[in-house]
Amino acid sequence: MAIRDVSLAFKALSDPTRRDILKKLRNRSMTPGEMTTFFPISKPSLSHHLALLKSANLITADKEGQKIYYSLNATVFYEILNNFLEGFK
Amino acid sequence: MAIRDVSLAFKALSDPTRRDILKKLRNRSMTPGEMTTFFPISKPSLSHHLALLKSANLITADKEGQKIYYSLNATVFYEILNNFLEGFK
DNA sequence: TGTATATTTAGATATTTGTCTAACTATCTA
DNA sequence: TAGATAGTTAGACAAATATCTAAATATACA
Repeated sequence: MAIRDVSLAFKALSDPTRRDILKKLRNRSMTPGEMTTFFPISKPSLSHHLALLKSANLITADKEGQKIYYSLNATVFYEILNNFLEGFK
Repeated sequence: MAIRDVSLAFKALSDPTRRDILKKLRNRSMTPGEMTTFFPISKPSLSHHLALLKSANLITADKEGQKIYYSLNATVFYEILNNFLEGFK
Protein backbone atom coordinates (compact mmCIF):
# COMPACT_ATOMS: atom_id res chain seq x y z
CA MET A 1 0.00 0.00 0.00
CA ALA A 2 1.13 3.52 -0.65
CA ILE A 3 1.28 6.96 0.88
CA ARG A 4 -2.09 8.31 1.80
CA ASP A 5 -1.41 11.57 3.56
CA VAL A 6 1.99 13.22 3.68
CA SER A 7 0.92 15.57 6.46
CA LEU A 8 -0.11 12.64 8.58
CA ALA A 9 3.17 10.86 7.93
CA PHE A 10 5.28 13.85 8.96
CA LYS A 11 3.04 14.49 11.92
CA ALA A 12 3.54 10.90 12.99
CA LEU A 13 7.30 11.34 12.70
CA SER A 14 7.30 14.61 14.63
CA ASP A 15 6.82 12.95 18.02
CA PRO A 16 9.90 11.52 19.82
CA THR A 17 7.93 8.68 21.40
CA ARG A 18 6.64 7.60 18.02
CA ARG A 19 10.11 7.73 16.50
CA ASP A 20 11.33 5.59 19.40
CA ILE A 21 8.58 3.10 18.66
CA LEU A 22 9.59 2.95 14.99
CA LYS A 23 13.23 2.46 15.96
CA LYS A 24 12.30 -0.45 18.22
CA LEU A 25 10.33 -2.01 15.39
CA ARG A 26 13.36 -1.89 13.10
CA ASN A 27 14.63 -5.06 14.72
CA ARG A 28 11.46 -7.08 15.21
CA SER A 29 7.72 -7.02 15.62
CA MET A 30 6.53 -6.21 19.10
CA THR A 31 3.35 -6.11 21.18
CA PRO A 32 2.19 -2.99 23.03
CA GLY A 33 2.82 -4.85 26.27
CA GLU A 34 6.48 -5.29 25.40
CA MET A 35 6.78 -1.68 24.32
CA THR A 36 5.56 -0.34 27.64
CA THR A 37 8.62 -1.95 29.25
CA PHE A 38 10.78 0.31 27.09
CA PHE A 39 8.88 3.60 27.27
CA PRO A 40 7.65 5.38 30.40
CA ILE A 41 4.14 5.80 29.11
CA SER A 42 0.68 4.49 29.94
CA LYS A 43 -0.92 1.80 27.83
CA PRO A 44 -3.68 4.08 26.53
CA SER A 45 -1.11 6.67 25.45
CA LEU A 46 0.89 4.00 23.69
CA SER A 47 -2.28 2.72 22.07
CA HIS A 48 -2.98 6.23 20.84
CA HIS A 49 0.49 6.53 19.29
CA LEU A 50 0.20 3.12 17.64
CA ALA A 51 -3.16 4.04 16.16
CA LEU A 52 -1.67 7.22 14.75
CA LEU A 53 1.34 5.40 13.27
CA LYS A 54 -1.03 2.85 11.78
CA SER A 55 -3.29 5.51 10.26
CA ALA A 56 -0.17 7.03 8.71
CA ASN A 57 0.53 3.58 7.28
CA LEU A 58 3.95 3.49 8.93
CA ILE A 59 3.26 0.29 10.85
CA THR A 60 1.07 -2.79 10.46
CA ALA A 61 -0.79 -4.83 13.07
CA ASP A 62 -1.24 -8.60 13.26
CA LYS A 63 -3.43 -10.10 15.89
CA GLU A 64 -2.45 -13.48 17.35
CA GLY A 65 -4.78 -14.53 20.11
CA GLN A 66 -4.95 -11.77 22.68
CA LYS A 67 -1.75 -10.21 21.46
CA ILE A 68 -1.22 -7.76 18.63
CA TYR A 69 2.14 -7.75 16.90
CA TYR A 70 3.08 -4.41 15.41
CA SER A 71 5.66 -4.21 12.62
CA LEU A 72 7.44 -1.44 10.77
CA ASN A 73 6.03 -0.87 7.30
CA ALA A 74 9.50 -0.25 5.89
CA THR A 75 8.35 -0.02 2.29
CA VAL A 76 5.91 2.80 2.90
CA PHE A 77 8.30 4.36 5.33
CA TYR A 78 11.00 4.81 2.70
CA GLU A 79 8.42 5.63 0.07
CA ILE A 80 7.15 8.58 2.04
CA LEU A 81 10.51 10.13 2.71
CA ASN A 82 12.03 9.40 -0.69
CA ASN A 83 8.99 10.57 -2.63
CA PHE A 84 9.08 13.75 -0.65
CA LEU A 85 12.78 14.22 -1.36
CA GLU A 86 12.05 13.69 -5.07
CA GLY A 87 9.83 16.74 -4.95
CA PHE A 88 12.80 18.80 -3.87
CA LYS A 89 15.28 17.72 -6.50
CA MET B 1 24.73 24.71 10.29
CA ALA B 2 23.31 21.34 11.19
CA ILE B 3 20.19 19.67 12.50
CA ARG B 4 19.10 21.01 15.84
CA ASP B 5 15.82 19.29 16.55
CA VAL B 6 14.42 16.43 14.50
CA SER B 7 10.99 16.80 16.07
CA LEU B 8 10.88 20.44 15.07
CA ALA B 9 11.92 19.61 11.51
CA PHE B 10 9.23 16.97 11.06
CA LYS B 11 6.67 19.20 12.73
CA ALA B 12 7.61 21.96 10.28
CA LEU B 13 7.12 19.52 7.38
CA SER B 14 3.77 18.28 8.69
CA ASP B 15 1.84 21.36 7.59
CA PRO B 16 0.69 21.64 3.94
CA THR B 17 1.11 25.41 3.82
CA ARG B 18 4.68 25.12 5.04
CA ARG B 19 5.46 22.41 2.49
CA ASP B 20 4.00 24.68 -0.20
CA ILE B 21 6.28 27.47 0.97
CA LEU B 22 9.30 25.18 0.77
CA LYS B 23 8.31 24.07 -2.72
CA LYS B 24 8.05 27.69 -3.86
CA LEU B 25 11.50 28.35 -2.45
CA ARG B 26 12.97 25.50 -4.50
CA ASN B 27 13.12 27.80 -7.50
CA ARG B 28 14.18 31.09 -5.97
CA SER B 29 14.28 33.27 -2.89
CA MET B 30 11.09 35.11 -2.14
CA THR B 31 9.69 37.78 0.16
CA PRO B 32 6.64 37.23 2.38
CA GLY B 33 4.80 39.78 0.26
CA GLU B 34 5.30 37.69 -2.86
CA MET B 35 4.28 34.55 -1.05
CA THR B 36 0.94 35.98 0.03
CA THR B 37 0.04 36.26 -3.65
CA PHE B 38 0.37 32.47 -3.91
CA PHE B 39 -1.26 31.33 -0.70
CA PRO B 40 -4.69 32.34 0.64
CA ILE B 41 -3.35 33.28 4.05
CA SER B 42 -2.93 36.43 6.11
CA LYS B 43 0.47 38.03 6.52
CA PRO B 44 0.67 37.26 10.24
CA SER B 45 -0.10 33.58 9.57
CA LEU B 46 2.57 33.46 6.90
CA SER B 47 4.98 35.20 9.23
CA HIS B 48 4.25 32.55 11.84
CA HIS B 49 4.98 29.73 9.37
CA LEU B 50 8.19 31.39 8.21
CA ALA B 51 9.36 31.78 11.80
CA LEU B 52 8.69 28.10 12.41
CA LEU B 53 10.51 27.00 9.26
CA LYS B 54 13.40 29.25 10.24
CA SER B 55 13.56 27.86 13.78
CA ALA B 56 13.68 24.38 12.22
CA ASN B 57 16.60 25.66 10.17
CA LEU B 58 14.84 24.74 6.92
CA ILE B 59 15.01 28.27 5.51
CA THR B 60 17.23 31.33 5.88
CA ALA B 61 16.35 35.01 5.88
CA ASP B 62 18.22 37.92 4.31
CA LYS B 63 17.06 41.45 4.87
CA GLU B 64 17.49 43.97 2.06
CA GLY B 65 16.01 47.31 2.87
CA GLN B 66 12.40 46.83 3.93
CA LYS B 67 12.24 43.43 2.29
CA ILE B 68 13.26 40.07 3.67
CA TYR B 69 14.29 37.40 1.20
CA TYR B 70 13.67 33.86 2.39
CA SER B 71 15.58 30.95 0.87
CA LEU B 72 15.45 27.18 1.15
CA ASN B 73 18.24 25.79 3.28
CA ALA B 74 18.67 22.83 0.97
CA THR B 75 21.72 21.45 2.75
CA VAL B 76 20.06 21.13 6.11
CA PHE B 77 16.87 20.02 4.42
CA TYR B 78 18.52 16.95 2.90
CA GLU B 79 20.64 16.42 5.97
CA ILE B 80 17.59 16.09 8.18
CA LEU B 81 15.78 13.60 6.02
CA ASN B 82 18.82 11.57 5.02
CA ASN B 83 20.21 11.39 8.54
CA PHE B 84 16.85 10.17 9.67
CA LEU B 85 16.74 7.54 6.94
CA GLU B 86 20.24 6.39 8.01
CA GLY B 87 18.82 5.52 11.40
CA PHE B 88 16.42 3.15 9.74
CA LYS B 89 18.85 1.20 7.60
C1' DT C 1 -18.10 -20.58 33.48
C1' DG C 2 -15.21 -17.56 35.93
C1' DT C 3 -10.84 -15.21 36.24
C1' DA C 4 -6.66 -13.38 34.45
C1' DT C 5 -4.27 -11.11 30.63
C1' DA C 6 -3.77 -7.93 26.52
C1' DT C 7 -5.29 -4.09 24.41
C1' DT C 8 -8.49 -0.48 23.13
C1' DT C 9 -12.09 2.99 23.92
C1' DA C 10 -14.23 6.74 26.58
C1' DG C 11 -13.87 10.85 28.86
C1' DA C 12 -11.31 14.59 31.03
C1' DT C 13 -7.66 18.01 31.02
C1' DA C 14 -3.62 20.85 29.96
C1' DT C 15 -0.80 22.22 26.12
C1' DT C 16 0.13 23.31 21.46
C1' DT C 17 -1.20 24.91 16.96
C1' DG C 18 -3.06 27.70 13.06
C1' DT C 19 -5.60 31.43 12.14
C1' DC C 20 -7.34 36.08 12.43
C1' DT C 21 -7.48 41.43 13.44
C1' DA C 22 -5.15 45.24 15.37
C1' DA C 23 -1.07 47.43 16.56
C1' DC C 24 3.83 48.09 16.20
C1' DT C 25 8.66 48.61 13.96
C1' DA C 26 11.59 49.53 10.21
C1' DT C 27 12.63 51.36 5.81
C1' DC C 28 11.93 54.07 1.75
C1' DT C 29 10.73 58.20 -0.75
C1' DA C 30 8.38 62.53 -2.08
C1' DT D 1 9.34 65.04 8.10
C1' DA D 2 5.07 62.82 6.60
C1' DG D 3 3.05 59.09 4.31
C1' DA D 4 3.38 54.66 2.18
C1' DT D 5 5.14 50.00 2.14
C1' DA D 6 7.04 45.49 4.18
C1' DG D 7 7.00 42.66 7.72
C1' DT D 8 6.58 41.20 12.63
C1' DT D 9 4.54 41.06 17.28
C1' DA D 10 0.58 40.93 20.48
C1' DG D 11 -3.56 39.01 21.83
C1' DA D 12 -7.60 36.18 21.17
C1' DC D 13 -9.85 31.95 19.88
C1' DA D 14 -11.18 27.42 18.03
C1' DA D 15 -9.31 23.03 16.91
C1' DA D 16 -6.02 19.43 17.52
C1' DT D 17 -2.80 16.80 20.51
C1' DA D 18 -0.69 14.05 24.29
C1' DT D 19 -1.51 12.45 28.43
C1' DC D 20 -3.94 10.27 32.22
C1' DT D 21 -7.53 7.17 34.92
C1' DA D 22 -11.43 4.28 34.51
C1' DA D 23 -14.17 1.27 31.90
C1' DA D 24 -14.99 -1.88 28.08
C1' DT D 25 -13.74 -5.68 24.81
C1' DA D 26 -11.53 -9.84 23.45
C1' DT D 27 -9.00 -13.94 24.19
C1' DA D 28 -6.98 -17.69 26.98
C1' DC D 29 -7.20 -21.12 30.33
C1' DA D 30 -8.18 -23.58 34.70
